[in-house]
Amino acid sequence: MKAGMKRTKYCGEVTKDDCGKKITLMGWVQKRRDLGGLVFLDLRDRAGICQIVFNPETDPETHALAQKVKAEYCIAIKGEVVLRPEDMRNKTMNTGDVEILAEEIHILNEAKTLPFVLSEEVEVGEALKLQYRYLDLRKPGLQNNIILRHKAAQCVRTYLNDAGFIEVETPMLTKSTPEGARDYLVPSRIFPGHFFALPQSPQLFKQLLMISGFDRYYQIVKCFRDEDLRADRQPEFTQIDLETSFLEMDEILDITEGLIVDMFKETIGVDMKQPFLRMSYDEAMSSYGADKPDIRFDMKLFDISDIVAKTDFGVFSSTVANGGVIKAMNVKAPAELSRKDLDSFGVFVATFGAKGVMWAKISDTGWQSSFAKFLSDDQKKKIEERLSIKPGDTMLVIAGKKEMVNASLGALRLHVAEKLSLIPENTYAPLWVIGFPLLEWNEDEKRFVAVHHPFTAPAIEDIDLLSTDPAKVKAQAYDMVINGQEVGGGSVRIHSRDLQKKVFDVIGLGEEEAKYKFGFLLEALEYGAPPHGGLAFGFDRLVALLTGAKSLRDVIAFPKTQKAACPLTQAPSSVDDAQLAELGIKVLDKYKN
RNA sequence: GGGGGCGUAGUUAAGUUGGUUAUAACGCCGGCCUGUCACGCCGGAGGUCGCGAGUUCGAGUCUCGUCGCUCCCGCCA
Repeated sequence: MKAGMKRTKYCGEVTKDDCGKKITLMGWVQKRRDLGGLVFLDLRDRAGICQIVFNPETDPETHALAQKVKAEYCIAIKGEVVLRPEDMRNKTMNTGDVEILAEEIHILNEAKTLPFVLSEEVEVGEALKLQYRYLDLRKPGLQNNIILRHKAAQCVRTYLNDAGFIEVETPMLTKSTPEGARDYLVPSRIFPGHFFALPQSPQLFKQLLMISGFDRYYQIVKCFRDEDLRADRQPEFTQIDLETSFLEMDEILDITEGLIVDMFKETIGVDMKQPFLRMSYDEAMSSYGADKPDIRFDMKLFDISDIVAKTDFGVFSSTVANGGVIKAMNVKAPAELSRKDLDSFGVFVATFGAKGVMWAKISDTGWQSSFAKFLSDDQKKKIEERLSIKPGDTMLVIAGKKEMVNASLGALRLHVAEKLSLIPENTYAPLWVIGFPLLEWNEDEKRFVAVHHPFTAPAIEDIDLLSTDPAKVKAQAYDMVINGQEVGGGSVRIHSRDLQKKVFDVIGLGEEEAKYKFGFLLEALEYGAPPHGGLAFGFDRLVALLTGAKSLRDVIAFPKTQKAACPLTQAPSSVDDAQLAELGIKVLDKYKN
């Protein structure tokens, strides 16, 4: 680069007000349009795109150089900002009223032909995009997602700083914890055969910070879980983690929902109404078949077991007799469901274990349905009333075990809504789900496991139930849900050693084991631990909501594939035997290369 | 661990019932072009049909296996 050359402006920020000024831009060539005489270059940087004109009459040497430039060359240009001729203005470009009359061009670096075209229109294969992530990240769409992510993080810091929170870092090399997800392990060289674990969350450390008296802690922090991935799950992801002392649940909810309201306002200008709706877990499960209901649209689930229990229709009567349920939802007219659609729903729910989807189309002339003949007029009328069915509506029904019915009908609700475009766009429907059970029975392990995590406080009035009927104990836990996505969750924690021990007992964590795994926490609770509680948001998921990204990959600079690999760096990779020897590790032969 | 979808030129896709030299667009290379902005016009190069077996006179197409990407179930306190 020519000595002393300095960028004076971003491409995307050149405006009419700059006309007459000499400016210097540096960026990448988006496009060259060579008319033989005149050459136009679209120059791009992180702020946007600006058109540069090269006229052979201005400077033949500069013009000749511009003809050599190709897509994605990194260049610097110097020239005068001029207003474009009246009929040559580009209304679709932010900088479309002006252009730069180039006087100098410097090729800072040439570029090979890219492995794919940088266009928002062309969908390139995921593996290739990730292999050349640094090129894919040049696309304005992806780049803007990352920039918005930065703004969202700034919001978090501003809001929490103002609310008196202190940012504290916690260790990445820590102790493997049972309960919960599979850990990513890191071998210790100094203690061969021993391993650190990367944190699934800073849970225990933030509780210790409360015991230390920091009172309000937060951290924007990486967490790691070695489980199979989904579009909304990456093996390493970022949490907005926070914890407070001396606050009750309502106060924690107030503070944290204020954070989300601020974030949506500051980043995308969306106003969310406060306070957020609070829905019980039981209501969420029964009406939406999910603990993360999407309440942007209605189409609730209704239990009709009581109405149809006594019919000659075997599917209904035997389901109820065997302790199952029959639930239905009403797809309101004018939504049209073809026979093909209805058949496809059966395939859709099969993966959730449902035998099939029954349906009834209700019109002025009556019910069209495989089971209508088994129902009395009175039963039909009761169903119509419960589901607010009007002529033209279609009812979908699934029968079976309660959990399976909720899972399949809840998923079908989302599937149908998507298919029929019943979900309003650019709408954000936040709510709190509260009143989760503290424990659930795990059939595989034949023991109770914590629904949230084992440090969650039970509802005070349920503490006695711990020893008599653990399944009935409610937790002081809460999840924030936006548009059917769980974006955050937390709880009031146990701050008494005795209660903590009791919960460990109930989940079958013996004294010895508890001491080995969590002894440090149990002991810490004995030194004046304050009442405390907190929450963690899934930052990536929040940014995905803010940007409308369909996958978390689109809001993470360097994400992993669904198999948790990185095509860019080729991680994970094998390592030298010497490196392994130092760690006291031997790889099984079947895994070598 | 299980189920679905995809894999053809650098990229995105088409490719019929298994049958001649595997198409198109964009990109790339060469030429022309002074108001383009999806610039235009003329010409050209470019293929391990993911990989490996099998069936067949003959496989991009059928079968089996395998790898990769993706969506979902299980899993993810």
